[in-house]
Amino acid sequence: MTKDFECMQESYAKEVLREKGLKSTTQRLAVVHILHMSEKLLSIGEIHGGVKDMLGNTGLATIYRTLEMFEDLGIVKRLHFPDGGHGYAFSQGEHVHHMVCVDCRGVFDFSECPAENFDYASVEKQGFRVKDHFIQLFGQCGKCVEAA
Amino acid sequence: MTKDFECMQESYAKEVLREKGLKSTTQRLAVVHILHMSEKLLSIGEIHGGVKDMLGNTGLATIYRTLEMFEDLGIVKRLHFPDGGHGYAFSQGEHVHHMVCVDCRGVFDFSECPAENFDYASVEKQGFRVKDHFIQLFGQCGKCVEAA
DNA sequence: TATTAAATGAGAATAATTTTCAATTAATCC
DNA sequence: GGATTAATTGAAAATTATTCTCATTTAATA
Ligand SMILES: [Mn+2]
Ligand SMILES: [Mn+2]
Ligand SMILES: [Zn+2]
Ligand SMILES: [Zn+2]
Repeated sequence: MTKDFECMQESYAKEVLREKGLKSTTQRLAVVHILHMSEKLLSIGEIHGGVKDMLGNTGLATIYRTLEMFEDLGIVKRLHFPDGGHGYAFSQGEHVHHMVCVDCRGVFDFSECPAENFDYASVEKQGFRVKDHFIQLFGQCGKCVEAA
Repeated sequence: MTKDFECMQESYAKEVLREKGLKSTTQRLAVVHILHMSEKLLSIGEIHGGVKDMLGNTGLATIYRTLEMFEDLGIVKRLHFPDGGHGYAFSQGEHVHHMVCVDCRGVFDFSECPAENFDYASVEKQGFRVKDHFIQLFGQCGKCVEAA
């Protein structure tokens, strides 16, 4: 019994995993599925819950291991909430940024980089070399604006 | 015995606290002191250690309480490391951003906003309202560039 | 289908954070 | 300076989050 359908995100993940000699386990693919289906950022617990719904019992450690690995592979992005918590979003490797709704944790990504034409040189004092940046926008999504 | 000297950060903190009807306790002022003396981001544990060096035994819960409160008051900023950890930096309420050295956790702040002239409208689809942004630059500080 | 290195699950072990409550203290008023 | 009082602290317990270990399972490969 082979699956006759496979979403883009799933095949992308499998490809990345194969390239690195890593296995495409059911658990890992379930994490991809849960994440790419979600409109909002998911916590570790929510992802674990989702995977358990799909597969039955699944070790929480596996979820931790998978998410850390996916983050290294650029498959997921870990975002930060003002309250200190974290949420995960699927992210296909490209350089994208995220808008996060602080009310419902909804997330939308966009590829335009807000720091696009910022002159890093102006800020690289004392020899500091900027290698990367992390940008996250906060606000309210359409629904939560109305509801407010 | 009154202190005959008080740094700007300390008086700033005391002012903010008074305005909100909060007490300027020795512990809170020690946290301000530790933070503004530091060239690098400090973890909760490091802050706790520093405060203990200054005051003798101090409850860890107080450090947590203080940092959370300071963050709400805009007195400190909590930054995120790629490895998942967090570091705190003193921050005087103004809108600043931080460059973080991933090697030594050194931090430099700058006021120019990388997203200065970004057109948020272009990204405010489906009624999303951007209220705030979080930007953090990663790289290596001068010393760590040389050492590498 | 057999082989095998990689991955998982269960639970123990750590680490991080929050809660509770009696004791202490900073601010205020005399 | 001393009394008053609400805010704050410390200590320990309670939660919650994360990592580790190791015996068992499984995906990939031939
Ligand atoms: Mn974080
Ligand atoms: Mn800015
Ligand atoms: Zn929302
Ligand atoms: Zn450095």
